[in-house]
Amino acid sequence: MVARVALYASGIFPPGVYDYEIPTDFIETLKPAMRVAVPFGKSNKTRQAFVVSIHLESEYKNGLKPIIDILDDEPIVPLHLVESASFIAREYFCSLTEALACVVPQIAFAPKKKPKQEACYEITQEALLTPGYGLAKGGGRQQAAMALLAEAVQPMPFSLLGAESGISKKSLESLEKNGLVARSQIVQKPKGQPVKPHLTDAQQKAVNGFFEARAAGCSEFLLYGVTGSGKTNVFFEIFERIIEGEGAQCLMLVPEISLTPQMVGLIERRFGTSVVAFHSRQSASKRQEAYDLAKSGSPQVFLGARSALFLPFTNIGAIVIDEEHEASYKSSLTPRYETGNVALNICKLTGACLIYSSATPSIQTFYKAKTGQCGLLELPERISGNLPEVEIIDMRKELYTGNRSTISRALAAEISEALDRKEQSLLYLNRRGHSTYMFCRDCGYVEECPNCSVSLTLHESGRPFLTCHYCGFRKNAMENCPSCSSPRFRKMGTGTQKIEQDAKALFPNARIMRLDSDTAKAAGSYQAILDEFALGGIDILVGTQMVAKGHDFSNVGLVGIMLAESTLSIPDLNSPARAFQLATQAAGRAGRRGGQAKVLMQTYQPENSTLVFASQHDYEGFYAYDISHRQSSKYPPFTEIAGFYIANEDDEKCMADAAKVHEALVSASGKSARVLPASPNRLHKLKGKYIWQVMAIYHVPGPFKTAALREYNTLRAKILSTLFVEVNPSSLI
DNA sequence: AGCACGCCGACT
DNA sequence: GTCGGCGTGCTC
Repeated sequence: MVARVALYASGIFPPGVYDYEIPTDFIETLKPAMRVAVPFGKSNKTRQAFVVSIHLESEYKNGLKPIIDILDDEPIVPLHLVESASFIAREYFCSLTEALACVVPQIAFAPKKKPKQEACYEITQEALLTPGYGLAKGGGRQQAAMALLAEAVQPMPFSLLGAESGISKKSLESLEKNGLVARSQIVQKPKGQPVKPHLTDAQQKAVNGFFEARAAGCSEFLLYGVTGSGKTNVFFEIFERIIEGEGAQCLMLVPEISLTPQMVGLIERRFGTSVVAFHSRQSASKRQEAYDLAKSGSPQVFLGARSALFLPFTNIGAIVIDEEHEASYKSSLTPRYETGNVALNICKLTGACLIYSSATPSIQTFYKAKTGQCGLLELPERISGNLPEVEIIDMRKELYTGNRSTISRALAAEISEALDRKEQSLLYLNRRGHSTYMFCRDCGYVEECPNCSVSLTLHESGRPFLTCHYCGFRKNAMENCPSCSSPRFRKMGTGTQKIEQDAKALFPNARIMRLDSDTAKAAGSYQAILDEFALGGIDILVGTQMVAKGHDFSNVGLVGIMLAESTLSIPDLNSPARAFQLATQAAGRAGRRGGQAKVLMQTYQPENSTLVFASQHDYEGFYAYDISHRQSSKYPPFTEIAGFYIANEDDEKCMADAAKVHEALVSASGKSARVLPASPNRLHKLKGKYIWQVMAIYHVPGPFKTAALREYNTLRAKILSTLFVEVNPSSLI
């Protein structure tokens, strides 16, 4: 027997996996995910290693060394995580050790410190139901202790119990022997009163639909409900039934950590318990706590960003991916895994259920639901009132008729009415800064970033400066053209600062604030501005996607979507879906609690199909329109695309390496994929590095991925340029 | 990651 | 003549 191991040294997995012979007396006990000691290198120095898998034979023919020792009694992480690592390596083009580094956390290797928590006690069910708690003779102290435990909402530590009742450790142990009290390892946080909202018929139907389909063997669902339809309450109900009915763990994933605090609040109120939050920017002790609770199998809700997927759950029952369409569910570091796909794999391995939740599902996920690959749970209506009416404003006409402001006359009139009604307005634009570029009307010069192939954005809060939104480069803004000194050096393109300026000019008495990553930079100011808006201290809030997502404002009577086509200007397969999602999310902020709210969508492309569908709240119409284009062009989800990216400071070398990558992929893939020639990335230069790309398109992933993976990993070691892969890339051009 | 091997400069 | 610089390249 042979064990395949990854070495583990100073907190990392060095590249490469190695086979070792398992001595016969270890064969019974050794399992994957255990640590072992192995001899390594010419010196045969003993090293720590992690067992990835166990095989009958090895392909390595130069003789295997034997494992010296097994370092664990049991696997240090659940096996599904090790399986997930090899899944990620296969699926997203990385080495097994890279995938392990992302899936198996450092904490797993930390020397096992005994949890210093003292034993807690709780009353057993039998004792609770027996008169006098089943105490033989009524020793006053035992009586008192039992009474305390019967009242307690959570297990009590001995120190507390002893102090309150005077019971001795000895008597308590004898009570334990008689089955009247039980030791409980899990210290539960104070339990408040759960606040269960009444479910609407549609919500109840979705919950029932879930459990019925699950009983019939379905394990993947899309919860599709318009903004404000109460999707959260549906999966909270599902969580509760899984936790209480089956004693299993539930995981809820949110797209951004900035959304966790408010979700923590929601969950704690709903369940009356504290929720375990987990994300990468959390303190080590909090992470350890979440890690231990996941491993202990404690049935409760876990909340986190995508990395929470790799908590060592031993008892997972359901995973929810909230706002499933969000781009942040795709990792931006190698391996660039897709959270949904990895979660699905974990569910298949553990028997848990996966629920995607969105008002505007990704095309891929909705396609799955439409074709019956996953169950569809629908919430077609808002809980309170109707969806807001959306009016498209043709900004070309504004220009013709002489209005050069970023705010159309119709929008200005609506804002003014909203102000009169003491209602709030939200103006949404997906671009920060004042102007997107500076342009010389005499010589055509545009200020560009020296490190990236983009124009510099003008910022006008305080002293005007030009900055690059990709690399952070910054320089002072000039009055005249730096190239020809012409004074006709103009600010072009619109950002949030300009909208704020125009709004202030039109409504000098209104309280106007801006919320984008510039104003949110100061610690706490993000939440402070949102709180201020929620409390009514702001009349008009100008903001980026930051304000369009997930927030619940009750007094918003008007939403203005500025330059609704801005996302569409990037000619990419995914642009329409992004534009639709943003417009829908922004419109969804209007009038979430009764009252007839209005949405004005300003655009220079009023006939654009995506915007028209968005204005009609017609997701399915948009889906049909988009999917037909994908089908005829043979794009995902009808195919899969792998983008290979080559980056180098030297464009010549970059191009040469890209050609090598192309050649290698063509010969490796044979007929299993169509490999397009190397081409410069849409952002040819980024942070001082040139980027070239090679796209591979295939119908059946298996053969191409197997062939390309090996080629890719050898190429990556050979080539000087850095190389990375993105499966189903967010940008295709 | 670690450790060897390897081919060029300043010391006992 | 040797000690040692850290550049490639393996390690089951």
